[in-house]
Amino acid sequence: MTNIREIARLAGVSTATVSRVINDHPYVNAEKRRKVLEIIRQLDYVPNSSATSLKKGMTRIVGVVSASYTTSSTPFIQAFNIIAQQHGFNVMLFLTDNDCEKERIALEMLRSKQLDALVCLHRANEWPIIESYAKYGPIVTWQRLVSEHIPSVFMDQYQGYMLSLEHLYARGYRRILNVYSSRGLNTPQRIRAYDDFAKKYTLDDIGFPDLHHMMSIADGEHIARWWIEQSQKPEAIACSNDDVAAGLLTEFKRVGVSIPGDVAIIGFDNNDLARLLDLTTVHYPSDKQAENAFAILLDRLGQKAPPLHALEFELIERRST
Amino acid sequence: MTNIREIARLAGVSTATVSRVINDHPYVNAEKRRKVLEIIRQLDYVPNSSATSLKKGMTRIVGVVSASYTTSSTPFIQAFNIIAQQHGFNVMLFLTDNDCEKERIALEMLRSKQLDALVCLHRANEWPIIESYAKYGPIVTWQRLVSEHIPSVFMDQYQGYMLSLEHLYARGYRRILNVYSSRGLNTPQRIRAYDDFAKKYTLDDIGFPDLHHMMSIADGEHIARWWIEQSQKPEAIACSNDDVAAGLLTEFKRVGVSIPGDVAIIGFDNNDLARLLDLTTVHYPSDKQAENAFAILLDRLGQKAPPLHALEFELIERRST
DNA sequence: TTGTACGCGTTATCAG
DNA sequence: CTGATAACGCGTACAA
Repeated sequence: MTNIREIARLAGVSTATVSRVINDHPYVNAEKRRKVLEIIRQLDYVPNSSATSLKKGMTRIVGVVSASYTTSSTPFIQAFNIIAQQHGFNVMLFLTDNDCEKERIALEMLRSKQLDALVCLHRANEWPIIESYAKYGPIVTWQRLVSEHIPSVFMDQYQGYMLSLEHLYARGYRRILNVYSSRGLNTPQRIRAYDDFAKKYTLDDIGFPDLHHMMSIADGEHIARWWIEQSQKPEAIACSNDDVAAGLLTEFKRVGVSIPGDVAIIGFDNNDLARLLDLTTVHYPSDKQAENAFAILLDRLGQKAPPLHALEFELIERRST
Repeated sequence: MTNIREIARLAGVSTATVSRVINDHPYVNAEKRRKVLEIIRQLDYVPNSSATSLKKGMTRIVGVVSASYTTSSTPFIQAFNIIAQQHGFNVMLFLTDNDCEKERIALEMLRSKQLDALVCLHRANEWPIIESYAKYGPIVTWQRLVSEHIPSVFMDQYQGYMLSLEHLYARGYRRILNVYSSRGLNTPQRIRAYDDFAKKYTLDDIGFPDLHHMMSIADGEHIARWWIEQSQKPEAIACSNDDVAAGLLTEFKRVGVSIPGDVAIIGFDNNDLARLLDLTTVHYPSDKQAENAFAILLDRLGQKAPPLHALEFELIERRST
């Protein structure tokens, strides 16, 4: 095993000098520096990073906790990876599958100092448990959360959903079916948005059921079949996300229901599927959220952080409304 | 900072005893063990993992190098994550975007012992460069490669593509357009498969161009527009992957070309998109490939590894042929 | 500008 | 069964 002492011995200097050369300190004789670099090259030496981490008390690794790869989480993770790399941090990804124990692994690695910080896209454990880990290192979340220990980069979906509803109204749709998700605390915001929307335009309560816990393509397909059986049909369906909207759209097309002729569909997220299927949807800048998350972590680690982005929703009008 | 010495002092024992308790060694007096555990609990102590890694010469972190998240790489990465976690290893993901420098980061972390091993889905650097890192730790790849230093878990796409072509033939299609990708070394296998196929059934060379470097949805859309302009149209299109097939299918549907009435489409990979769009395609077990990759790494790390899976292609017949 | 010596926190050997 | 103590490899006061 070739270590710093070996290099020092061969170069005829002390380990301190070798260390200084490695870390680009000034005040090293040019000739000695050359000699040291020469030996390092000859022996193909690299500092052992466990030793460096131990000494510095930092690993420059940030953990990312996510339930799985979804069409909405992937862009966030990707953007986070890139910004972290630019700042010399590496990313360790934890797929928890919503399993508390797997999430604990990441939390425990923060505690044992294998991770400098953590960003939590979807949590499995209760917030108080996660908060109790904040004392071991900065944690930031993507979900809606108000906490003094855990900052969040969430966006209030009230605005985004309202954008979606206003679009439907402008297009002439009045009998709207809401399809809600269940993740995090977004659903209440959306319900509030619809209530305000219905009040603003004095829409009667038509008695459509509120559909909850809908988040997959398969869920969308089910709703399409449900729609077909109804006598009183909604004119438009506002979906919790693009996957549900995609399932809806493709199932409708299978059985010959025309979109948007017979019924309009609007999604949420603006993921790849929405682009592919020409779905009208609501876009939000998850890449900027990721960069904000990283900036916050960097700041809490006591390093100079880039400024935060402002975050805004945007309606993407395509051919399903 | 609470460390092992602190615990030892407070429990009135030596650091050696504390270490023994932590690592579940036998031969520790029950009473002392109890006392030590009590202090550990009180002080909320955890061993510093950098110190442990330094001492043990192992981090139990495995790097995964991938160009980006694609519909084909994601299932592999996910499966690899799961199997690694089951064996007490953590995974660090490197998104290289096909940038040699970014790939180097991962390679260098193997060299500096921050990583115990590496699996390389898509490489950016030339193979000789990657091979030169094999001396620092086990590396295994997903791509086709014959090397004594870097084992591979690739599957010979000759068989998979032949399965695809035989299916088209059985369905009565004769005028087949091949759409090739460019990743790795799979394309030559596919070309060989088509040559053998054409020879077996004595198909004339119809003079369709060989399309290369096609791998995205947008590529598929382009090909669809190309198809429409031709006077001599192919009856079936065999695609390099499901994304191309999906672009083809959706663009055809937009302009009213009937699938499979006017032209048949077959994909490759069996990803989520293929399921959604009812694409006939070829499935291969990337999850088993991932588990094999991990097993090989484990074996090379001198640990007991699970047996390797046999790998087989499978034709998934849906509604696009 | 350089070297000595110590500390980072842990594990393992070895003598008792 | 237990405790000193020597590594592991690096960075850095401090003294020179």
